[in-house]
Amino acid sequence: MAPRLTYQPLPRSFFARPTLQVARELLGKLLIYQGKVGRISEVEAYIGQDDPACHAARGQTPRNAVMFGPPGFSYIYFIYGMYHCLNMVTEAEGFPAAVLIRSVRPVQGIVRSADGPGKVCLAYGLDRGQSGIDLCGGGEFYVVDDGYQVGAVQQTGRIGIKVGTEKPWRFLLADQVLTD
DNA sequence: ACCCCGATCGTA
DNA sequence: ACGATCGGGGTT
Repeated sequence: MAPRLTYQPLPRSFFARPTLQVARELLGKLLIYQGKVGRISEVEAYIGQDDPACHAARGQTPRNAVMFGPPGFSYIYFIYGMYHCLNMVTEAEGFPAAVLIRSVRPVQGIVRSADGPGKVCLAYGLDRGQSGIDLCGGGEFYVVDDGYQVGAVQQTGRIGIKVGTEKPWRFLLADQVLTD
């Protein structure tokens, strides 16, 4: 069969699934925004109102509203007075959940390192202005499967939070450089 | 109106 | 180990 010359964005059906499955399968995919390309190498899942670390744990607010919306949308929030974090909304509309993109390996057009959620947004130039964008809508912000086969996947507790650390909802490529 | 603190990061 | 830096959201 002829080689594919272009790759289609991941469809909404990819994101409209259990968050842990989406998180694990996002590893190795290419994150593309305005021509910048990186391979996702570390993610974390934040799942529903029963997850104390999830922004939706205490209900819907203006900030987290996109998490309650349909899957396949970006959710970007401002944190620590100077950083932004990128998430991708998962599950069915009405169920608040998302996958945090913690690290990306530069592939093309990315100059800074992107090993950390704040650095991912710095590397791509993402901020709240890109929150609520449809990643499956045919725009310049999307995710693709280029056929890359991930090796071993490591699963650990989530980091950087004070509650819900016991849930093993962090996934990373096993050859990812571990900093903690 | 006020206050606390966070899904971080760079430096010490 | 700690400071920078500020918006969100709960409380008064």
